[in-house]
Parts: sequence; C-alpha cells; structure tokens
Amino acid sequence: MSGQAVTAELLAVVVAMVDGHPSVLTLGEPPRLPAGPLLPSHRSLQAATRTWVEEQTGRRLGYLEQLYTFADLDREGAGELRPISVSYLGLTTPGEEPGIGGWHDWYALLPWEDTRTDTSLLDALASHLWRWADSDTGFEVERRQRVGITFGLDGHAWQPDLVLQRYELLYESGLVPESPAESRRPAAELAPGDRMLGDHRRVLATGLARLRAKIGYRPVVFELLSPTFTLRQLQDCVEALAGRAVHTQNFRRLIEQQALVEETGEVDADTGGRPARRYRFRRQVLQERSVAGTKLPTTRSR
Amino acid sequence: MSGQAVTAELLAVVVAMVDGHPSVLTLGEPPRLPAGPLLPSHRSLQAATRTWVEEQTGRRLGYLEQLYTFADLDREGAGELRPISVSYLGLTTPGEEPGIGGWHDWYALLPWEDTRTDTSLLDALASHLWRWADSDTGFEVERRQRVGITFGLDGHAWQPDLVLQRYELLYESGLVPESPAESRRPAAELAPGDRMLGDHRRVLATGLARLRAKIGYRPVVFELLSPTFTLRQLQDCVEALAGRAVHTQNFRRLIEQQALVEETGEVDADTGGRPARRYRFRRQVLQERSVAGTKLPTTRSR
DNA sequence: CGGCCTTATGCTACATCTGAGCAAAAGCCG
DNA sequence: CGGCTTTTGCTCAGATGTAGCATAAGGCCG
Repeated sequence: MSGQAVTAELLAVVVAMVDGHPSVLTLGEPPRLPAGPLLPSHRSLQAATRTWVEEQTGRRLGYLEQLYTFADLDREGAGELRPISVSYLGLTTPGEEPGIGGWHDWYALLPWEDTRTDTSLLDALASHLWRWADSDTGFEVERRQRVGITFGLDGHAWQPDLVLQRYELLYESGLVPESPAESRRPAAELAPGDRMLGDHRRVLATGLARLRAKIGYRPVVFELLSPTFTLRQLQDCVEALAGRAVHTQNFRRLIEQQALVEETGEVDADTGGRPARRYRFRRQVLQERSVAGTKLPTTRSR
Repeated sequence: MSGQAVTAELLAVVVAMVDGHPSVLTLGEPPRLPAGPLLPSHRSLQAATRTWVEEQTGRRLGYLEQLYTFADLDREGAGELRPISVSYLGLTTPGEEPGIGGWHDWYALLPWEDTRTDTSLLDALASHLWRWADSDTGFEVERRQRVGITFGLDGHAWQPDLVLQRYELLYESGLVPESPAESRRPAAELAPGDRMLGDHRRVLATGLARLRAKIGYRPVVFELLSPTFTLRQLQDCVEALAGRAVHTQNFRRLIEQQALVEETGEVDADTGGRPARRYRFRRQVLQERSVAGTKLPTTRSR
C-alpha cells in the first residue's frame, strides 16, 4: 500500500518584540507567513524552516518549535499534489532592520486578544456572541457555555491561551471572515483585525496560543529581549505576550525568587521616575534545573 | 518553486489500561505501532489516523491528539519517496478483546519509567550514566547536569514527563540501542525493555511524555477508565500513567474539590478492606469551565 | 532649591494551596 | 470478637499566591 504523493510545506510564525509590540514576520500583501516547500536537501523539517525563513527574510532564528501539522482537504491546494503543512513557532529579536518582509503587530491581526487596557472591543464582540448563542438553533445552552468559557464571561475567568478557541468561535459565529475569497461584509467590520493570506491567521492564532501557554512553564520570554533589560521591560514584554496586565510587585518577586536573572550593575535612567537596575538572564538556569518559566501572578481582573 | 514529492504516513500511539497496566497497541514482531499512508480519500490527518487504526486493529478511538511530525533524512525510507510521519496519541478502553494486534505493557518497552515501587533498575542505569558523564570528553560538567536533571538525581526532583529526554540520554550514552539493525550487545542488556520496529520506541516515548504532561492540566485520565470507578482505581490509573505513587488522601481531596466526579450510589466490595464508593466522571465539567486536570500531589519521594 | 510627579523597590497582612500524618469507619477473615 | 485491610474524614504547619501600603530615588518645574 503506497501512499498518495503529497508535498510538504513549512510555515513559520516568527515572533519578535518591535518597539514594545509583539509582532510577527510577514511578507507581501495580503500579509502571509514565510513559507516554503520541503526539499531533498533539507536535513529535517526544522532545518527546512530555518532555511526558508532565512532565505525569504534574511533573518536568523534562535528558538524554533514545531506547532502543528495539517492537511485538510479544504485547504487551498497548490494544484495537483495535496499540500501538507507543518507549522513552526520561532522567536527572535528584531535586530538590524530591514530584512525583506516586515513586522506586523499581532494585535493588529488579532485585536481582541489585547486586554491589557481597553476591553471595549471585547465588550462589543461579546454582545454579538451572545446574540449568536441565543439564536434559535437548539444549542443555546452549549453555545452560551462556550462563549462564557472562551471569552471569560459570565463568571468564567479570562484565559489568555485560548487564542485559537476564540478565533474559531468568532469564525463560526460569522464575525471573522477567514479567506479573502469569501466576504461577509457586515460582520467583517465588527471583528476588525487585518486579514492574512489563506488560513495564515488561524496558524498565527495557534502560535500565539502556544507562546502564551509556554511562557508559563518555560523561560522563553528572554528569547525576545535584548541581552540586558530592566524588570519593567521584562514585565512589559510578558504583559504584551499574555495580553493582560500583571501585579508589578508580585511579578518581580516571582522573577527574583526563581533567580532567573542577575543584576548587571548598570542602571537605566530613562524610566521617567526612579532609575531601574538592569538585569541579564541567567542562562545557567536552563542547565541547573528545569525551570518553571515566568508564572503570571494573576492580576487586576477585568 | 515546487516541492519534493513525499508521502505522508500516520503513526498512532494508542493507549489503554489493560489489567491495570498502561499498554500500547502494537502489531507484529518486532512490535510496531499501527500506521498507514495518507490517502486521497482521507479528509484530514486525524481522520486518516482513525481510519488506519480501525482498519488494522478493529478498534474505534475516542480521544485523539496530534503529537509530532518528523521527516529526518536518516529515517528508514520506504523507497523512492521521502516519508514524512505524523504521529498521534490516542486513548481508549480495551473493550471487547481481541481485535487484531495486541496490547503491549509500555513499562515492558520503557522499564525505567516505572518508579512506583522499585527503583533498582534506575539505580543501575544511574551508575552507568555517571560513568558515561565522567568519561574524558571535555563535557563532564554539562553531562553531569543533564543526567541529574533528566533522571532526578543529584538533588534534582524526578520529573515524570521527561520521558523523551531520558530515552535520548540512554540512547546517546549507548545504553539503549535504537534500531534492530545496529546492535551494541553489552549495553543492550543494561537497559532492557522490548525493542520496537525502527524508531517506534522513540515515538512511544514522545506519546508517554505528552500523556504525563497532559494529565496534569486536562482531565484525560477518564478516557482510560470504565464509566464508573472507585477513587482507588482512578488513583491507580494516574499512578500507572505518571509512573509514581501519590499521597492517597491528598489525591482524593484534589479530585473532590475540583468536583471532577460524582457518586453513583453503588459500592464496590472487592477492595479487600472497607468497600469503596463508585463514581462517574462529570462530563459537564468539560463545559462548565476549562478544568485543570488531575494535578499530582507530589509524593512519597524516592 | 524645594515640592511634586513618576517609577522602582521593599515589605506585610491575609487567603489558599500543599504536603504529611493521625484516626475513625466499615468491610472481611479466622 | 479481635485483627487485618482499605476507605474516608480531618488537622496542621509550611509554602505559595494575592493585594496593598510605604519608601526610595530619580526628573521636572516653579
């Protein structure tokens, strides 16, 4: 039994902090993720991904982790051969601009995921979701449950890492159009967010979900920061990724008691207030013990 | 730029509890995981996996989750086309025996992962690992660190979900031969464990790692239990999966306070002591909130 | 220069969670 | 019935997490 011949494609969600905004590397218009086929010369899928990103954007990747593989029939195929797509999440620092391609603020792509300060968009979406849930389908109860859980409403806590579930719910309820091909005008205005090519925005949502989950149990934030940083910068970074604010004092305590960082001795006077000490990540902790990442002290709740 | 033509293969790690032993579904000798190519008729990778497992073993799967995708050059190819393998983790209950294929106790395949009672094997392996680490390579420090962390030695805590890391470390240090092709006799006796076809044992290790991690934050254990069960059976199941013992009283407290289960009213007198109440999983919790799975109360440490 | 604003940093009171153990309950068995 | 087993209930101290208050140390402005 020999299988169908297919082609394997690599898709990369490459994330960096650009001027304080978590951003994703995109190419062209409509924006698309760096991608490329698997070639005989590639040693492994991961190596292939590295190669393509480098070739298309001129950027070297540090951290790289596999996300998900899909090959649904309904994906827009590249002709004869069924494409099977392997997606990766990469972390880097913006470095010497510009390469090819550009950084796209991911909250421009998934605006409702930023709950740090303004939740008016979410509130607007919520009212539409409730209407969707209550429409006469025979699934009112299930739908209300689902809306409540995924969007942290109705007594449920907001869970930062349910990015994909939220995206899919918005999609199902017609608030987010997926492919540029189809266009449901009225809804499209409700859940703004820049579109991307094909289902790339869904892949991005997968990457964001993974990243948010991961910062909680592995110290990956530091891949996105410059070698030295203040605790405030670290916190801003975590908040930007998680999309929500955290309690400052408790955050620093967590960092310190885990001994994730060490002082450099320098201070940064650009704070607008008392100067802040600069720190660097203690890479050794990666060896010393399997560290527990940046736990989020829960926070000023909504 | 059109990519290399490849074939996609599905690989399934199907787990069930068989007579109290966590077991994996295998075919043939040497045992191999159920597998099959992606065909044009398959809607999705997940659907393809379901189909193949059903066809090859006559078993329906419940829970099914994607594990990892690999396409390394050094994998034993199926001829012309480079195979790219997508692995899945499936959970089920043994049900009406026998289908085709059989259940293989996974601790027969990865014996050092069972630390519930006897740790003599681990101790034996440890002494060899230390020797390996201390051999004159210039990497003594790094190697000692790595051995300590992955095997919970030298002050580090044993982490159940580092299954893959342990397997790879044993492999690197020559204690576990990978493919039946190569054979390093002396070592093979040290880390016993039944072999499997090709790199299937590595895939199994990946599955076990994922499962152990997952029971901690999602209530998946119940997929492996019969509809009603005693708390002791639940605990045995969790212990078998995690490969270590837990504190009984604290375990029940966790289960109860999370309201994961409800009494059926029946009791089970076969306990050898005081009869135990039977419970059933409250499926509703999956809706009510995104529940936090079966946290392991840490335990009688080694 | 002194008061005021801002952010950084230190610390404390309080709630909750965890780990560990004691002890009673409720079957069986001889 | 006493002894054995496992289930079940409960306590208690230490660790961890949450939420504030308070102070330190800069810049800015009158």
